[in-house]
Amino acid sequence: MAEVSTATVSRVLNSNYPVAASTRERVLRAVTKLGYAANANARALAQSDSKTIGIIVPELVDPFFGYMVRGLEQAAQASGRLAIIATTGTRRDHELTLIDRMRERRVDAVILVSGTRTDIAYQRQLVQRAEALEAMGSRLVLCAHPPLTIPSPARSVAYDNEGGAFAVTEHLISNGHRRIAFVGGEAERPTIALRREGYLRALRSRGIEVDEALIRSEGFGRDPGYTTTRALLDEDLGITAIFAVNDTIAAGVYDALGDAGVRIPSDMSVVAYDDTPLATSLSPKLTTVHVPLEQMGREALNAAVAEHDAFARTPEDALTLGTYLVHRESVAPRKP
Amino acid sequence: MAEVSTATVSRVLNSNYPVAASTRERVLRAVTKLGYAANANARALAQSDSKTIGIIVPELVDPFFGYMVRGLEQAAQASGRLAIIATTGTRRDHELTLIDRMRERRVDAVILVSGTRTDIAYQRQLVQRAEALEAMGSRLVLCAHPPLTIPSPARSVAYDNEGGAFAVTEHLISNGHRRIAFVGGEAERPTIALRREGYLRALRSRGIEVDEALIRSEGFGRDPGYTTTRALLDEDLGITAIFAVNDTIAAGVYDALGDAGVRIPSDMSVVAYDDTPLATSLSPKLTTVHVPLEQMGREALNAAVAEHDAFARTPEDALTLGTYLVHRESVAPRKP
DNA sequence: TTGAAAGCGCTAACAG
DNA sequence: CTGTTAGCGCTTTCAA
Repeated sequence: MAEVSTATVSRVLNSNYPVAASTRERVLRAVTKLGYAANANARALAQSDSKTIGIIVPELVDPFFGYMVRGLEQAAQASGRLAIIATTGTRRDHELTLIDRMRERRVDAVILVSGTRTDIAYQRQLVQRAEALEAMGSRLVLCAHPPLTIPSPARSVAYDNEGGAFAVTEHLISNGHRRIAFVGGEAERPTIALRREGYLRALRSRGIEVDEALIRSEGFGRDPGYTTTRALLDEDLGITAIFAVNDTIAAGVYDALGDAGVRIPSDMSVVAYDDTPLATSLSPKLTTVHVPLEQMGREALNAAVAEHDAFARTPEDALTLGTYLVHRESVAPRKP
Repeated sequence: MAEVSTATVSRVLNSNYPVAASTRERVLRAVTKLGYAANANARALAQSDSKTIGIIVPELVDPFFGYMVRGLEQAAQASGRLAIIATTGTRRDHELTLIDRMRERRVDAVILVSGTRTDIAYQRQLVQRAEALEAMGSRLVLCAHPPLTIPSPARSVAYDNEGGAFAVTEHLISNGHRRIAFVGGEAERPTIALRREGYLRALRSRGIEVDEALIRSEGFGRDPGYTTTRALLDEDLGITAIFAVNDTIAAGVYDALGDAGVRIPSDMSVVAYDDTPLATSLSPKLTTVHVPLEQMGREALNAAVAEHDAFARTPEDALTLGTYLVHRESVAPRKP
């Protein structure tokens, strides 16, 4: 229609080569008139570059993952890429299959958000995928994912789980608290394990005896937070503060405390982790550890597409983002 | 490596043609040994079928959209497709560009979730995209989207905004309430407009005079809900119930009522819309209109990929899902 | 049951 | 500055 060769059309569409203004005009006119849209599959085939990244995430309806994916997706768009997003839901080991399906698509990188399995056999599977991706010029990026303990070409972007837990526990101790309960979910999850580490380190660094009776792990979610707190209260352990391992559990803690007539923060201080919107919607507002979720997403995308080797390191020195404590209304000094 | 032609490999991988068991074995063995992953771009090019759907959504970190996308994405995976998900964020008219980018990718369908612009010029743009997609065997599906007022090949999956608003208002009236405030956001948004319609119809059907002073639209979100409620209270309008146009606004209403010492539901009944998790996390638990978000997502995917013409209708008779009222704790009979 | 070969729609040398 | 042509890696007749 523009009376030029397909090569010329390609050149004006990609504007990567000189084309006479008049020709360009004609082509562009034809393009709009025809509603022509270049076939991205053919393009990807010809230049082996799909301008697509793959994101694998456990769940979307959860602000923790939601914010990360938001950072990821926005950064992807900003880099001229579109994101294929797949959730694993409950079938967490569906991850491997999804990585393979994305590799078929020749994505520029696949970003695996917050995996949960850590056993060696699984890690090996992951490393194999990372190598396969690497072999075709793509890449595996682990985002908020437990670090791999075996060498692999995967890049990794994480945040300081242990440090935040240390800081928030320390804050409680500074406020005179000694009997601090740790209400965690599924102890085997690496995230939880690290947060417990931080909690323990803070206690020890202040010479406070660790009482295993105060450390619970009944599972994630609001309900477990509720029942655990009820149990804690019933057992009359003399606790004056509670460290909930995330904001959602803290909501359950709040519920239980409310039902039992225990006031926050005067009778009981409560702290948590993640700083999701829930933290400010609770009353009193929750003192919690802020995790730079969106930023982490952006960094992960950067790690995914950055050419330079700033990320090509061993798993141990993965990029780790700092966390910080957000002081709100749920902590008070221990009553004398 | 398996000493067969590429044609044979294709046949075993797609198992769409008889292949000798022994040959199949050999091929499969080679595939795993090599970590071979068929190039989906080449496949899409050859059979013009990408096994991909495109989803365009304003936002991911919002349970309203989150649940819809979850339904959509899960259904996509179940149908053997992967989802390209793109958010528009604040640049809502970025939608058109995104549709084009997805058309380039030859997605099986693009699903546009909850658009906000309704002007005719924009609708025409949309229809043009719908036709372009149609022309290449793809399809545009509108999900929870304002209906198009001009003919187009776009399919549409919606829910009963007006009916739910009618039901919830009616519920308030049955409880003796007459002075019912409507706390809405951005009046021009089609969703809000429909909910207001339902509210008005319920009032009229019971012969209750509509007082414009009770109808507010200060914007979305918790803060607008708060300030609007404060204003309503200050003006001493004699209201005994508040219809918040969604759960988030209701949370702001709760905050304001709490601060003013007004008890829910004894002093003031509160109802809302959407039935997001927020509804049960508020205290007292919120009576609200349930919207089948996930189901709507699944239906939209079905509309996107279903061959049969069950959806090929005029915009007016788009598939519309019912909503229903969830009775919880925020409504009480008006005090005598 | 298998192989050869012609595309699918693009991009990237290479000529002109 | 523009056209010709050879792939990119698959699927799909058509033969054998």
